Amino acid sequence: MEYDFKAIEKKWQAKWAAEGTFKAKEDASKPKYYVLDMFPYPSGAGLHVGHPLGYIASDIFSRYKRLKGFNVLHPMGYDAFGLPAEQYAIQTGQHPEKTTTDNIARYRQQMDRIGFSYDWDREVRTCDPKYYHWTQWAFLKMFGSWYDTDMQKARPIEELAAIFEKCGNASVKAACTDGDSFTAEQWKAFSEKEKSDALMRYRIAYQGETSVNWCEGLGTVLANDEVKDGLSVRGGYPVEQKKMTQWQLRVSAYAGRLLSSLDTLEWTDSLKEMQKNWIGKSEGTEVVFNVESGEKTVPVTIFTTRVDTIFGVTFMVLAPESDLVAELTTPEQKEAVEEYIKQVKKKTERERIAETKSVTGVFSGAYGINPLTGEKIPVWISEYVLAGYGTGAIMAVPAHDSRDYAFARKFDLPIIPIIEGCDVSEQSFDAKEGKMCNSGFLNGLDVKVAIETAKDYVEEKGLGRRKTNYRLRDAIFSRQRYWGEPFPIYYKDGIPTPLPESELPLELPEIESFKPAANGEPPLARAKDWTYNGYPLEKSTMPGFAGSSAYYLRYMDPHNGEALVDKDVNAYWRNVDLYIGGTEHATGHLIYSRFWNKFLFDLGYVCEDEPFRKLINQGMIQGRSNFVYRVVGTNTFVSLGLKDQYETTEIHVDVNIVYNDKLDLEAFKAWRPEFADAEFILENGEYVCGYAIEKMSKSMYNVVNPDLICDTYGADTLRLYEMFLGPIEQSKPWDTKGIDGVNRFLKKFWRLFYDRDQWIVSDEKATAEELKVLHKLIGKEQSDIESFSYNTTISAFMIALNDLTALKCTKKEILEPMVVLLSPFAPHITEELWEALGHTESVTYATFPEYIESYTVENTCTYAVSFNGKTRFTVDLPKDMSKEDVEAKVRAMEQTAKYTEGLNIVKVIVVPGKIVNIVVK
RNA sequence: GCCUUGGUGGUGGAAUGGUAGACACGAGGGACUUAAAAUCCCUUGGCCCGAAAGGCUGUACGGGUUCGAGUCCCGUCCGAGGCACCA
Repeated sequence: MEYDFKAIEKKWQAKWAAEGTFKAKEDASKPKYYVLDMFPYPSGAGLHVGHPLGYIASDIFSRYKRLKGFNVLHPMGYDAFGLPAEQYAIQTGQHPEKTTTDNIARYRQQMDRIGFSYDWDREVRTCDPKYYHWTQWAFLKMFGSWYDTDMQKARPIEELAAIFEKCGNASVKAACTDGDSFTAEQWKAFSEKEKSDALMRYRIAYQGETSVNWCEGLGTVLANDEVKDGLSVRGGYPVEQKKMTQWQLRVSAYAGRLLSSLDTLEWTDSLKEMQKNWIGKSEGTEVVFNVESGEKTVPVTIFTTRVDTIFGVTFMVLAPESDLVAELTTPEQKEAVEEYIKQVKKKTERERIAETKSVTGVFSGAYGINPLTGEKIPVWISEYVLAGYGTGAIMAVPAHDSRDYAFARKFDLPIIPIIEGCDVSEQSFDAKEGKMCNSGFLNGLDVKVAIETAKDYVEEKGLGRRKTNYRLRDAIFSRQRYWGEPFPIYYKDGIPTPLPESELPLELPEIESFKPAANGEPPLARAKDWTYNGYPLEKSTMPGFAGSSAYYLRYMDPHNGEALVDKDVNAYWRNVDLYIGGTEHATGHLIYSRFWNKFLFDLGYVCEDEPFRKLINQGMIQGRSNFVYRVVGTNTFVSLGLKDQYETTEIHVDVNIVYNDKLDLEAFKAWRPEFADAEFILENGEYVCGYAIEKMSKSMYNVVNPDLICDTYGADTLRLYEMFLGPIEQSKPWDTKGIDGVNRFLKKFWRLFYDRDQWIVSDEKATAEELKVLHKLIGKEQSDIESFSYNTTISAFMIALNDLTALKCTKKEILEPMVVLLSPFAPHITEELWEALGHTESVTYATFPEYIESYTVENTCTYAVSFNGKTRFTVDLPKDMSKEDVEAKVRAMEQTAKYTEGLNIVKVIVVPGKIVNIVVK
């Protein structure tokens, strides 16, 4: 019987589905392990060979953990709301639900072929009302909460209202939007609308005016992480800054916690670093400058991390969008300022980025007074100061800040150095080093000391206070789209009012066209009777990250109609132990999810503070494109090695008709009608193609479909090959050459069991040498899998196979454990062999083989060399090293011992598996 | 500019500070076969000598630490990813 992967894979996939082999159930008698993939957005193109990389890795780990006795939760679902389906709908009229369902069916089909061990009963789709019920529910909870910065947690909004009732808002320490303070009496006298507005400033999900990324091309606002280089990530349309009233999530309230608890996570340093940068903590000082504009004096608060440089301040700058601009501009400067503001507004985000180096600005006419020196300094307006960060106003120290320096040079403002010996004739001196000068009481201090001294001074004199700022902004939460979760909010006499929880889910209404409505309103304005109790419902929908922020919780209890997740169920599964996905979500999904989880944690709905304990970023699979070279003006194609002798054009050729860079000539002729009569100039009888590493995309003809690999080599080969390609974290091109290697391995493995039709496994007792091969493999697999080094594990299998073949070993005692060891990687072939070995239950329920103690000892060599009880060297020797080799090794170290310590080795005591003790004199 | 990574044969890639290049691909040679496929065996970093054994050199570059460095430290060059007027 030959290895017939087609029949085997079909048989076992059907069996797994029929028997529910991978169903997960809460089971207190077993430790749990939760392995999660980032669920895919089901796009129309289907899966290519790059998508399953992470899924295969996580599947191997899940299967491995099951063998190790864990109760594994390994679910899959779909991030099904999103722009592409809606844009497709606008173009074709096809309902996004239809497109999405079709795409999901296709994805499922493709995934099923690869033999994943998902518990499909737990599948979630973010666009399913039963699912988005809980997305809407979470939003209501956020709407109904505020963030107490003293307690550092979210609290119900009713408690805040009670505080207002008693003592107004002056003493409340909360994360909130700026606004007026009011007393208890004023609060009581507020109208309904005024009360609503006041509370809105504190809610965690709130409505507020803010500068947003408006994308005209998509007709919607976008979050910061949905914009890159001034263009929308989806679609690549230009994005501009615009002030609009939008729903927002007060993510910034959690900035401190999001930053500090990063330390508790097993994530890569680079990913943590990205999140740190995105959160952008900076500790500085707010200082109040009185600004004189004509007759009036206005206090202006600025933020700086370098108060120590306050004696070097020569001007101040306001952001163009700052409210202070209108207030401070003098009548003489009014025209110039307005013209400047107009210019700034006209620019798109992209243009602003492109012009980063050009310096613009205008004088406001006002003068600020340096609170330490009493000196009068001009107040300018420039776009290099951002309204959204700090206070939107800065003190400028051109001698020690490069941006201020450029500005001062352009507008000819004074530059006063305040650090001894620094040269500011060409550029500013930004480093925090040196001794202070020209700085009154700070003179002579080291810069680092001066920073603290100045902070203390400012606080003591009541000129300002220490302040920590974060770059992390609140997330814009509404989108002017159709294909998303509707907000469970209606407007009662203009007051945003939450829908009762009993009304959830608020289902997306049917509409005839998905285009924005006539007056620029979102598509939901087209819905008939989009009201609640006669009041209008909110017309925007939630963004893509809404549905993906808590999906890992829903998998725990996907059919619960009463709660997002049952408390006991949550207490069992807790959080995700291993999360595998791409790095592109570093500043989006992974921040929002952590925020969302922390919020639910505060309210006691979940038991863990962090959602994803360990995270692995799988690399991208890049395309490997092939080229043919057409001789200009002919239909003749010249092979790579000879192309320099001709004038040629390079043409992408479908990689599926190229094998090991050799072109299949007949397939090429059949590929395109215009190539039907192509002629070739060959080298050594073959046509060699050129290649390049590019993104995998249709237009480069370098897309490899996993189905095709499953057809020709089988799913087990695909799985092994994707893992054999290299470390999971690394990006690498897909290159089908080499796949034969792992395919050969499987065929050879099969032949350990079958010689043609003959079952050749014997019950003979294994020899020590044979056991050694097995135990070497067990050790290697155990340590490598835990560190996700799958490529070396597979190598270890190949070595073991070669060894066993050389030993002509076909003994059950060896082969049976090997089947178990291989099963996470190649589940289908191993199931078949497991059955042939006489087992009736799936190999999934097998137990990971253990070392036999005697072999463990004999094969483990972790040596340290110690002199007089003090460890001097550690030497690790291969586990399979023979005793003679070990002794030779130790003899070599004798030289070392003599040289470094002047000692002579008297006796070497080698205790396998223990520390080597060397007796010296 | 800042942060994070990485640089090893023809290729993908192995090497807790301890025999660099495991394993695989490709390539070359051979066996089986009328032939091909499949399968199996041998060689395969470079250079030198040789019948064999062997020797020298070699992990981007330049220094350093160490008995010993692909690995640790400093500097330089190049690649990848992220952030970018964040005061």
